[in-house]
Amino acid sequence: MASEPVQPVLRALQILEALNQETVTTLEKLHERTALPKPTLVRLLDTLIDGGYVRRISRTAGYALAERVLRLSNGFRYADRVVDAARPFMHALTAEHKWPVAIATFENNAMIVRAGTRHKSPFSTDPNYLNTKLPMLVSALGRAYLAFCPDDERETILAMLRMSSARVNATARDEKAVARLLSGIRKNGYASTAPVPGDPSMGLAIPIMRGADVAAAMTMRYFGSAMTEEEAVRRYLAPMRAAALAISASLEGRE
Amino acid sequence: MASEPVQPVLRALQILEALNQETVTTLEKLHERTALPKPTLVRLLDTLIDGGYVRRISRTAGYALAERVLRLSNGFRYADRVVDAARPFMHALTAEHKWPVAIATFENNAMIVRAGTRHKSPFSTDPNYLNTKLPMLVSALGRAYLAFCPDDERETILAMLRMSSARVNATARDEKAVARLLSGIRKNGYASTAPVPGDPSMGLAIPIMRGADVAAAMTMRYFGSAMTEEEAVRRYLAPMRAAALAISASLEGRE
DNA sequence: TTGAAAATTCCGCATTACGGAATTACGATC
DNA sequence: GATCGTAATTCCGTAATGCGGAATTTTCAA
Repeated sequence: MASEPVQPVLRALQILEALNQETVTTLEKLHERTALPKPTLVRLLDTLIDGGYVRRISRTAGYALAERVLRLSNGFRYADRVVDAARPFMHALTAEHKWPVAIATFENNAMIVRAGTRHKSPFSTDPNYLNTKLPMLVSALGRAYLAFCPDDERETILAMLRMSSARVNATARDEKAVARLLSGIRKNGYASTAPVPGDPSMGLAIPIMRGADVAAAMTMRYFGSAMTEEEAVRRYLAPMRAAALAISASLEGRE
Repeated sequence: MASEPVQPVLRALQILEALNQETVTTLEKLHERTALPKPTLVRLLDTLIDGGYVRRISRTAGYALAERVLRLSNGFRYADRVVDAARPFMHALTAEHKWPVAIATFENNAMIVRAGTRHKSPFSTDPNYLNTKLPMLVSALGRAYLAFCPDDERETILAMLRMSSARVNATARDEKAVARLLSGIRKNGYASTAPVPGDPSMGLAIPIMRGADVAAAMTMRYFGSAMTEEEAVRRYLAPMRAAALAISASLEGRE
């Protein structure tokens, strides 16, 4: 934020929020709620009406929202809320344990990395994965998602992966191996990255649940050369689980 | 709209709409979608970030919506959509049949008149009822709602009305009479206003359904002195029903 | 009718939004 | 790891426009 924010924009949004409080709002009430001068309110309301976001009911009754306001947030999906809610907990994990943490959501038969604490960690384990796709069966995040999602969802996803021509999804065709992998993950309660020769970076991933669904998966990245998987699990699994639970809880509170 | 709309406000809202198209959007893409100059985009995006509506993912990945956008429309309820959808149909009805038409939604044990074509009708049958409460058992709108809503909802509402001390709800305590009234309405497919001696204005009301629920009720107002109820029904019931069906359909299309 | 209260419009001033040009940051390629 | 090309961001002089107190209009109650 180099320069000052554009005042009329924030004021107009403030007015929209105020209008969301009730079905129809008088100018007087908006004046109370926003502390903006009435001429200013009228000017901005006229603008919002011009844009189709607000409707003037009558001089005395006041103003109300119009259908177009739905366009301002209908693209904001549940997955986004999980990511938002997870942020502070991820920072706390990295602050305490140093290793970077990341969160990914399922989209289009792959995991998309939605946020991470890479820049807050002293260890730069990875390139910037933000917004990149990770394969379901190779990445810790994908494995955690698959292992803990409902059975029918898993069947659907695996069927899609089997038809996929991408090399990273080839393992899907070995159904026995996949079943073994996933049931092992469920038993342990966490998933690990498929090791790549020459690359010491590893992930320890768990699901963030929403009822029976997996809302997202969260991973902690560490160097396999710095500690064994067992060591990582012993140190970090419990705090990660606590964070995942807290994230789920904070979401339920807001729904 | 006396003067010009406030430009930066509409531009910022345009940006928010563009951001709703996908999870994360690059500056370049926003530039294409909105045709705004990039410096302007950055300035407005910074403002939106300052307000908490947008988050900057990274220099290269771009920008994404933040949770706060939900506040811009979470007060816009389904009832508002029905009213918005109904508007053109109500105007068409009044244009063809001249009498004013109004729509009301159920709120707080009463019907609230949400919109009407009073000003477009040559007959001014009523004062401006906009945004006023109408009693459930006396008004045609209230009766239409009660008669066609699901049984358990009706039981709840009637129980509340029975406990009400308002005189207009007193009839609720005569359960037999209420049952007779409502089943008559269901049989006929429309509700009428309870006649008031000396007041010739009448309403002919039908429900606008949403599945098994009543989303709203719509009434046509006419002078009882100009025609009998039978005459009004014969002339207007069919077109009103057609409008109500069209409104329901146009809503389903948008959901 | 009259009067009071609330909504809206007016309008001159000062601020601020504007966007082309310059700069910086990034990541790809050798 | 140096260089280059591209895309994002900041700068900054200018013009436009948002601002809000005062004046006006509308509405409703008595």
